[in-house]
Amino acid sequence: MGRPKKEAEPKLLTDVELELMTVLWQTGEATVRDVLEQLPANRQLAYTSVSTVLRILEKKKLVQTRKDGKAHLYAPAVSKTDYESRSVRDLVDKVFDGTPSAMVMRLLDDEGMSAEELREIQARLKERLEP
Amino acid sequence: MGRPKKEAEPKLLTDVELELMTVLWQTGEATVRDVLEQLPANRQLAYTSVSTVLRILEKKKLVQTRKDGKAHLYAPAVSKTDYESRSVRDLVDKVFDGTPSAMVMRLLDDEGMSAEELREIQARLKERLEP
DNA sequence: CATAACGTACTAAGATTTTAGTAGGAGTCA
DNA sequence: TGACTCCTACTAAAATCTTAGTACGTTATG
Repeated sequence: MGRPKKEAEPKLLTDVELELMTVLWQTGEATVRDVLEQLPANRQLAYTSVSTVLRILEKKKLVQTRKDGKAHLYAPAVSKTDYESRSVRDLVDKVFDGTPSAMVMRLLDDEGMSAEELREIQARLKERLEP
Repeated sequence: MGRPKKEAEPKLLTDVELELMTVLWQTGEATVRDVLEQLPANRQLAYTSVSTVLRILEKKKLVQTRKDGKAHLYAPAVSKTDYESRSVRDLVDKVFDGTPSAMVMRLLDDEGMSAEELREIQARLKERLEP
């Protein structure tokens, strides 16, 4: 029999896939044309390319599809939050030796955040430490 | 004449490149064989594959080489810290809309850190807020 | 109804990444 | 010196990713 099939390790999105998913996360549900139009202005991609990638995402179960007249409507099948978690964990594993706090330290040391952002983080930290 | 050549935008490492760089960051300087041997036990890769990838890294100026008898010694030409910064920034841009604190929030909410790690972060935050 | 407009499915070319084989040079040792 | 070992450089196959063209069906329009 062999062991049960392993939930097909959900890989990270490729670059184009992520670009299109980003649009879908903002929009919720969109046609090929919608997605194409909402891509950043500098990003040009053929209609059929968008269509192809959306079909790839569908095959990978990352988007859901339903028919709307002659066109298809695509919607995310995984939440942005889930994907955030997975992509961060992946980077932590690959670059920060599996230690999330090392990554936070790097972000803090890199001075990319405003005092306001820092205080926001501080507040959340407090919540986590004194529940 | 055209504009001056653009410092060749330092791309992120590919997966294998990162694996080998990780060894070099730990080791400092190593031969092909050293790198091969220090790869995780489950990771098997041919000697020539390691050699090839190291040569690729050299061409990309990510490692420095010097001759040691008949073999080459490879050493990182970019610091781990630099690469940490670049890879984090890349993910922040692609997934967190360019907002580093959003990424930190995700890490905090994902409960992957011990109280100790959290307090470490808290301390560093305090430093950043009250310099 | 004819035809133009729009949409999907299929196909594939090109680019990049990963992997490793082969050839040949240089050092080693019986 | 001749066989053996170990190394690098070159080459390329295989896999994955990106992009878009072509064919064909369906809906809209004169």
